[in-house]
Amino acid sequence: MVTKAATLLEVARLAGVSTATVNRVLKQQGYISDDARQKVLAAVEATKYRPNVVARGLRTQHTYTIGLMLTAITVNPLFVGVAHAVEAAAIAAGYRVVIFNHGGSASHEHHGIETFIAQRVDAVLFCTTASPENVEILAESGIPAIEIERSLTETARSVRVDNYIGARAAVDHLVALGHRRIAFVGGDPTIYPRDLARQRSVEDDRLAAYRDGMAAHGLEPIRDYVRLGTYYDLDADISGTEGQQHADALMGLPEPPTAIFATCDILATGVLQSLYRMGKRVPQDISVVGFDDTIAAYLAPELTTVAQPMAALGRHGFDMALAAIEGREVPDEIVLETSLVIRDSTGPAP
Amino acid sequence: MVTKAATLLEVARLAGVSTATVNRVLKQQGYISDDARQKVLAAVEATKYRPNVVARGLRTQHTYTIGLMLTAITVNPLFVGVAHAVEAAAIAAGYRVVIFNHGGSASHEHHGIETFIAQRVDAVLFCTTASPENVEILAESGIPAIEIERSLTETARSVRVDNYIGARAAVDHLVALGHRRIAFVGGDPTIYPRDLARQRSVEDDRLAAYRDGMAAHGLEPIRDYVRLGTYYDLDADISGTEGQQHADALMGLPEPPTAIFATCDILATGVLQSLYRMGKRVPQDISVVGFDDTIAAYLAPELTTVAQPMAALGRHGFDMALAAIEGREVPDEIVLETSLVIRDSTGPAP
DNA sequence: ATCTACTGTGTCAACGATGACACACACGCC
DNA sequence: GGCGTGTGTGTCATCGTTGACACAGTAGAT
Repeated sequence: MVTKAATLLEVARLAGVSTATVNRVLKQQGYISDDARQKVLAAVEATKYRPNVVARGLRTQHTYTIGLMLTAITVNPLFVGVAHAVEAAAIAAGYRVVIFNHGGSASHEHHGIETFIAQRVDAVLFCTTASPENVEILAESGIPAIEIERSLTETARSVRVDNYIGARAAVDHLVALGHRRIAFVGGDPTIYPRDLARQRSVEDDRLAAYRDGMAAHGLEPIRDYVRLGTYYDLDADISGTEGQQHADALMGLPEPPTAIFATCDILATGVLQSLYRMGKRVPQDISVVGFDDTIAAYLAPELTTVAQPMAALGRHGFDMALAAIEGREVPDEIVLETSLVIRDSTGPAP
Repeated sequence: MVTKAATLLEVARLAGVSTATVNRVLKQQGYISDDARQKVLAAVEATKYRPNVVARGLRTQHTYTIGLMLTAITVNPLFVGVAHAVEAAAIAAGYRVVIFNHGGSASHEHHGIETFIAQRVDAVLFCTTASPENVEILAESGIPAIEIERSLTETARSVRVDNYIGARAAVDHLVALGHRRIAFVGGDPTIYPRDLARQRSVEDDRLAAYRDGMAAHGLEPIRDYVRLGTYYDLDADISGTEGQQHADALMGLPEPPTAIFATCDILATGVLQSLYRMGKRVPQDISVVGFDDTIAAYLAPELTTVAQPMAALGRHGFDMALAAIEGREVPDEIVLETSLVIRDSTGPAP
């Protein structure tokens, strides 16, 4: 049997009271007689009343909805982990999450922002933005915005990870295993945007950590060992090919590396595929380290990687949004720590 | 500068017309003089007017929002692909998507359904439901529901894949390569719910296809070669272990198989890991086939697998929802085809 | 001059929940 | 009796958009 949803007024009539009384019972505030409470609760039960949050949102100017702007949830499981954590935190706090994938297009992202504003979401989380200007649009509308994983704008708060320390741990781990010919496969700092406050990008930090790490152990940087590009192709369905190409090139060098640090698990999958094809054993012949800890545990061999705290990124992101919504104090930036997860893809240098 | 969002009334005042006229201009319906149109458009521009879809939703009883109920987006990239496709189709049609992960808990799912109803979503898509009863609740509220990948209820329409044909293609492929000792690693039909109309589960279909395929080629079914369990552990963070255990057991048999068909790519990752650890070469020593085509292309070796049409599942799911919303004719069920993607993990029997 | 038909615009009552405000009654105390 | 305080309840404007309805003015037909 299909029933049209009951309204407060219908519940009130059935209970023989006013809408205000019903409201008071449901909100558990103000004075209500036991008698009235019973009647109201019975009527709520009988009518299967469910509050209309659309009407409530109009009246209270508060939708209990947050927008989650993603690059493309299919492109990196990191986004999946963050989205899941955001959703869990939001639900726990009585909020709903609307997702939007911009696919790397600023204009598509702009459209998403417009729909978020039209919807009157209470806040927007970015992971990650296609264009900082789109984030600023929210500021003009008075909607709090939080950037996860980046902090590219003046106005939005952010929660991110210390990429320098994370990458450094990977390099130190390889050096400790006796590796001296360590290659770096990562994102090109010139094609990714910089954190506004520090004027450094995620890629700057990771690359600097690699260079500093090598230098700290008295290792000469070898130009050919540094391979920069993109992590994955936003337009392609599947994109482990980037890592394959880098690994093919590295192994073709007169003196190939004994270890490869790929700054993204997706890149590392390509590296592992290339090595597998060449018949190289990991870690006996060559060690591989990834970054993110997304699919690392699914690979053969299980990949040693720098784990991003995806759950914490999502949760803190939502918590910051909630604090901003409620007008509480919000830090400009939260910086979390990564952790090196040592699995089976790293071993002593041959 | 933070501006409170302008309302229709403010736009109307600025343009010197009534709200009805502004509405007509924006909706492009009815008669409007050029003069009025210009003034309205100028005022819209000046005030940066953005319609309040909350108010619109209250008035029209139509929120242009659909709920997407997921088992857990982190647990299988299949859900990610479907979610992405649903979102893309929804955005293209002017709809928004609210996600909810129930994590396998019926009570959690119930809570999600209640929030969807309270939100007055126009339709709900399930991929996949924790409890068919929760789907029925929507029917009582008059909200269309569509099941993706399953069809467990009387009331909801569904879009799914022909698992029998899909699995059969995998078996036939292995047989054609000369394999006779083919193992099956999959979900246990006794622990997964059955499609209501056909009284068969996804697992029934896949297992039947394996058995029929073996029989069709005159191959004796070997009891020890059939390993049934779960695909992954909903409570665990990472769950390739199920596949590892099955492969360990299979390879420990007096006469181990020369090919393993795992009915989920996640299971197959565990199989590949187990084989890698044992020093078995794939496909030289043993062939492996997966199902889903989620992370298959990221593995080493790249996995031959039965591809689920994730994009089509999501799109058809949304299209069915939209048709139901708009009161158009909707088929009870759409059955899509899988396709065998042959990569590097299958080769001639040794 | 009257009647249609078309063009253009404004008014206003919904949609459902909220909460400020007003009111009424009971009790205790001076 | 008058006053203050604590309970308990109802009324109603408001949030912003929509669209049915009413009402003019104009042009062409009879």
